[in-house]
Amino acid sequence: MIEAHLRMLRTRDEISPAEEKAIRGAVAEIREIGPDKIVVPMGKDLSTSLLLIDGWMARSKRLEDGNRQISQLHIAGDFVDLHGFALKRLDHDVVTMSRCRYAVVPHERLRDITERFPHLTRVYWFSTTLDAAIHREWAVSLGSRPALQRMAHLFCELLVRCEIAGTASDRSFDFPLIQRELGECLGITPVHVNRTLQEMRRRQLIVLEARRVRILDHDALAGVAAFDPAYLYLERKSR
Amino acid sequence: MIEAHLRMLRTRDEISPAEEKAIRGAVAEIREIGPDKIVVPMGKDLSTSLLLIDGWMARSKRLEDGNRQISQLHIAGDFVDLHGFALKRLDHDVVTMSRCRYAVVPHERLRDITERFPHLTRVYWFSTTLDAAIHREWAVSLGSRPALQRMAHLFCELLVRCEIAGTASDRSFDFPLIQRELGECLGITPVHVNRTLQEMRRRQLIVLEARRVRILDHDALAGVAAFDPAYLYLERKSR
DNA sequence: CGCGGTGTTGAGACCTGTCAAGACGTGTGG
DNA sequence: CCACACGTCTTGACAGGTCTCAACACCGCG
Repeated sequence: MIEAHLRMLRTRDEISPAEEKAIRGAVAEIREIGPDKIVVPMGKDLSTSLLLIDGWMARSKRLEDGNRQISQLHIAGDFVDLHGFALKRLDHDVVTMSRCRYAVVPHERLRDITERFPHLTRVYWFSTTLDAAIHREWAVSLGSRPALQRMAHLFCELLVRCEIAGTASDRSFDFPLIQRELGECLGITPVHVNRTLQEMRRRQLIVLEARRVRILDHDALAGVAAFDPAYLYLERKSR
Repeated sequence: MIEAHLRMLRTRDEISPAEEKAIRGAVAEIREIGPDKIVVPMGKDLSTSLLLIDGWMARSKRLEDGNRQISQLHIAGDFVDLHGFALKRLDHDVVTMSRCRYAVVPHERLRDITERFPHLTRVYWFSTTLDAAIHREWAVSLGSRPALQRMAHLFCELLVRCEIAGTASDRSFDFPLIQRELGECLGITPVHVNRTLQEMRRRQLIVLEARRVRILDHDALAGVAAFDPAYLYLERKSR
């Protein structure tokens, strides 16, 4: 159930059996929800955090003109609004990009963890700072990289994360976003997403079809992206 | 010395006298450094975190082509690399934008706080998630707002933060960045920064001169920026 | 007094956006 | 089973915001 989550954490630190048990015990409930729903609306008072088990979610901000900017994509194993535990409300929506299954973790149980498991607390603190590191890299993309490189960089990141979660196979993973939504991540219009995807295919870098990404030439893709996974903190270290 | 820091925290939560004492006791040393220095280089193993007392710093990422993207600006009162306590190394440089004074806080003392002051620990956890919230808003700017609005939004944010820190007076604050560096925050070239600043002045929104920002028409500026300070979490709440 | 960094201006190029139309696919209702 | 509607994808022409390059002004400082 939360195997992907444990794998994500154990990539960065050791999680003891007692800690694993505490995590499993923190889950109050499993829920399912369809695509294009708001799971956590911006501004709402929070008393739970959600652990994504299956499917894709996103953090999105709605703008005055009706456009959205997606500031983070979430895959299986991500604690999509763990920062809500500290913030008490969110500055963005959490929305589904596909049908999803997720675990509900009440904040009391998280608070309990912070009182009884100081190391696990630091691991979860780390996890929210890892989110911030990904935000920074996205800011670099949005501010300084042209569309093709931006997209290449995103797919490099997602491949690494999907491999950790165990949802990638053979440099390929499900990707339920439509082109408009991909554009909302990259800060470009749907029309330009389409052209950029064609350029990707023309260069034999990736193919996106049937809601699935296939990476054709990973070295070339990483080259175009100038991808350095350092910001994903893939090393196992005592936090 | 760390009054700005306490003010920043107390805007968001109550800090007891005992906690204040713990914070003050965590400071090992005060240091001073000139402008344009790397205070914390990317990738370095960390054993301290730095509390900015005076001056401006930034989180910056250097790109292949020699350009930089600044992902966050720091003012007096900011714990510039508190996330380094969880991450153990940074995915970006912390650089000075002016002469700075800062306090050095060893990680052992932070760890000590996490063991003896659970509430203060949550306050500091909150503080790193607030950083992330600011990152998200910058991502929105970089991805979805045109240059003028982007710049207006940045100055709205900085005014709020400087007022909290106590370094703003009468809608005006010191701003040591040169135009190139401002462009590195906004993801635009120095030439375009210059033109955007002229447009700002033409519209009587702000004036930037002698390394100081004066906001001429705050309502109009906030209007252009579509500025909503919700993402700065200005409400005092038990974290 | 000269030099380097910063700020300013203009002309032209380029990347991305806008608008509009049509193709395609899928689900629905008649 | 067909007709239709709707969302998504694709394509083309054109517009516009921002970049690049280059030159010059300005200024503090050695």
